[in-house]
Formats: sequence, structure tokens, C-alpha cells
Amino acid sequence: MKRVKKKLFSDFIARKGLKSTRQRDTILEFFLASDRHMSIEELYLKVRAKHPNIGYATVYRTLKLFAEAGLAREIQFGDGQTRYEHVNEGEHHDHLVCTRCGTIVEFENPVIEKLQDEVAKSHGFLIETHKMELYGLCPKCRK
Amino acid sequence: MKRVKKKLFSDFIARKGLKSTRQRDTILEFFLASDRHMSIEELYLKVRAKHPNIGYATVYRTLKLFAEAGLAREIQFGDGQTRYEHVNEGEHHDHLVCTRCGTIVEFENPVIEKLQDEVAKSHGFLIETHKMELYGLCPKCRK
DNA sequence: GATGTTTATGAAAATCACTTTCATTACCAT
DNA sequence: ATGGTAATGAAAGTGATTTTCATAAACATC
Repeated sequence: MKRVKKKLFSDFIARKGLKSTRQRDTILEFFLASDRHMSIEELYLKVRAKHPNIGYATVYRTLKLFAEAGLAREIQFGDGQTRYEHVNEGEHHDHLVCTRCGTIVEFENPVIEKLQDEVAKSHGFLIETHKMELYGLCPKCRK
Repeated sequence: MKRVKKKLFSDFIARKGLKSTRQRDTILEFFLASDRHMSIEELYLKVRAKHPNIGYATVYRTLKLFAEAGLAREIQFGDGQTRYEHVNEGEHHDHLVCTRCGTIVEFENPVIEKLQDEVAKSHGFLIETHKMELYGLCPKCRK
């Protein structure tokens, strides 16, 4: 899996005439080893712990590149932080977010997706993407 | 309807031991007369046109109060602006957002809501709220 | 109505989370 | 090794809030 993502990125780099750098490799390594939903800040702190010479701006720019390359996706949970999640080919999922501890669980539901398409169609919209988040208490926080 | 909302707010003010002020009345008036999705900036500009003496901070703080009082709700469409929409008792709706012109259409779909509850339940979550936005091209922008 | 205590307001400063700038480095195809 | 780009890091800049603080308005209570 990691191998595939790395290839995806190096191909992207090559295709775009960009350069392969130590920093990008390092950041990709940390991103792939990370939880599925990281803010720039979170990833930056993890990276900086081992590589104090890598700056925030580089992490920021590299994450944008990952998104462009198709191996990450920006998401917003309304807490003022942009997060990046891993993208796996052909996979789309939505989120359950715990309002107490912040736990994020992913889920997929084809039936809901189909209904969304119908709603859009009935309003004459042509859907590109969607976002669905369910906020509440996770099993642990319900005690 | 407006009457009900005003009472809701004045009751809230009283309950919290806050004060009724000319500014708050004015801002509420403009909010109730507005489109359903206003950013702070948009409402501020509308208010300022008639009441140049009311500051941005007051609009900002008052909108937060409306949300607390339950007559407005904060929403984010990922464009970096916090918007406030009207809350009507017992009503929940989701949004279709045009990615070209920004048009926002509201919709409700009980079947989807039910499926969301089932998803949540299957993961042991107790849902408080949810957010669902479908992004794409509106009929006009599809040409 | 005057007064005293609180809360509210407006202007300006401060925050926050990015984004961009720019002088300096690092890549990499000769 | 070298010349031409692209990348990096530190710092400055942005945009949208959010907070601070001196002043003004409410709302009891005289």
C-alpha cells in the first residue's frame, strides 16, 4: 500500500516536472504512517520531532501536493482546522465525529449515496462531490 | 414568525440576565429580514447601510447570541466564511451548493435521515446533529 | 428622575490558521 | 562540475474572526 502511494507520488512529481526532495520524501513517510485524519499542524509537529529542520510551510505545501497527486484529500470538520485524509482508489467514505473526544469513524453507505443523487437530480443539480458528517457521542463517551 | 423569534430572543436575554439594546434589536430585525444564509460580513454590510454606527464586533457577538438562543445556526461551506442560517423549530435541512455561482438550495429527506440514524447506531454512536452538503453545478450553471 | 452597578458597544489590537514572499539551497539534465 | 529551475525556511502578509479596553447604555434601586 505504502509502496503504491509512493509510486503514485513520484509519478506525479515526474509528470509535473517537479523535483524529488528529501523533505517531500520525509513528509510522505510520516503522512503514510499517520492516522487517517491529520491537520497540517499535527503532521508538522510529528515531522519536526525527528526533523527539526523542516518548516511548517514545506509541510503545508507538500500536503497540497499530495492532494493534487490524488493521495490525500482536504476535509473540514468545522473546527477551524483543515485536515488531510488518505485517499484510496475508488473509495469514498463519510464520517462519524465524536463531539466529546474527537474520534472519527469512517463509513460508507451506497443507499444514501444513491438517494443523494436522486435529490440532486430532482433539483437539476449535477453533483461533483458531497460531504456528510454525523456528529454525536461515540460508544466510549456515552459511557 | 418574526414575532415568535423576537420573543424567543427577548426571553433568552431575560433568562440570561443580559440587556436589551437598540443594536441587538436592529441586528435581529435585519437578520430576520435576510436571506437564509448570511455571513457576518454580509449582515454587517446590510446593517451598516442604515446604521453606520453599529460595529462589526457587535454584529459578530449578536449573531453568536442568536445561535445560543436557538434562532440561528452556524454553518460552514468550506469557503472560509462562517454563515448563519435561520432555525425553525423542529426543522432540519441539508444543502445543495453550486460550486460555480454559490447558490444554495435547501432540501429535506427523511429516508436519508433514517439511514443516517441506522449507520450511527451500528457504530454505537448517539447522534446529536449532522451535516450533509452536495456540491455541484446548479441548473443555470450547467447551461 | 438621579444613581450605582453591570453589561454592551465600537475602535483598535490581537489571534489563528493558513498563504505568500524572497533570499538561499538543492535538484538534476547536461 | 555547472547552469537553470524548482524547493525550502524564516518571516511577513492575509482574511476572518476574536478579544481588549475605555466609554456608553441599560436596568434596577433609591
